[in-house]
Amino acid sequence: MIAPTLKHRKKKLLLIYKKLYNAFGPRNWWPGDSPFEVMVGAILTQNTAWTNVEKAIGNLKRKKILSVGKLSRVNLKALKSLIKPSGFYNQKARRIKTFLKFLKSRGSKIGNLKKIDPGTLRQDLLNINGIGKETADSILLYALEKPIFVVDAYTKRMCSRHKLCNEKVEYDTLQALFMDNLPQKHSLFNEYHALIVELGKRFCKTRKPLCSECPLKGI
DNA sequence: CACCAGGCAAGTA
DNA sequence: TACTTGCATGGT
Repeated sequence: MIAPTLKHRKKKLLLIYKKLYNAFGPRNWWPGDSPFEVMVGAILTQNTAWTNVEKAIGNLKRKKILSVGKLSRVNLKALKSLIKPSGFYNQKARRIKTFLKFLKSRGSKIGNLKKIDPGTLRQDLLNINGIGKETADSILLYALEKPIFVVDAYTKRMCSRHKLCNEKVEYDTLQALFMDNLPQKHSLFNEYHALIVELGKRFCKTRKPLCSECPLKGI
């Protein structure tokens, strides 16, 4: 049975947040020295563990080319080689190049993106080949600080295990569950998603389910 | 060795 | 709409 009433859903979502925050504390996610670094990281982390993304970002930083202008001038082959540790490097290198063209078409300034209505910008991002819903929303929330909730595999797993949705729930449906039942604050959405990731890494893996140490045990 | 990891797009029916 | 497949390295 899915959490039945509106009141029940709101309470449960807040309770989960409090439990996770008490267990893990503030996450300070997303790590990165600039919004642009966050955007690149959002593409690199597609279907990939963060530890592998860190190596790829580290390569770009070491070469001092983590900027729109510098990355645009790196040829595709060199870019592939630098981001290799993050996996899927052929398609990710192309996706980064495509994304760079989009940024340049908007003046290459993060401030320009912040001025666009979030709904319009989300659609613009989704129209870019290689940017899907999770990546678009990660950019909106973590790079541009828009109050958009990011859904990922861990979010689905946690919500279906705690009967907030079924296991085959669609992205938009699960996103609406959070956005319709929580205060519209980017800082809250940021912290909540980051806490879910922490929960997922520790307790929500497919191989190590339902650990007795899980802070959500029994709710 | 087998399987999993914070997706996405293109193709099929 | 609902499902399948390719993409690729690194960790357990």
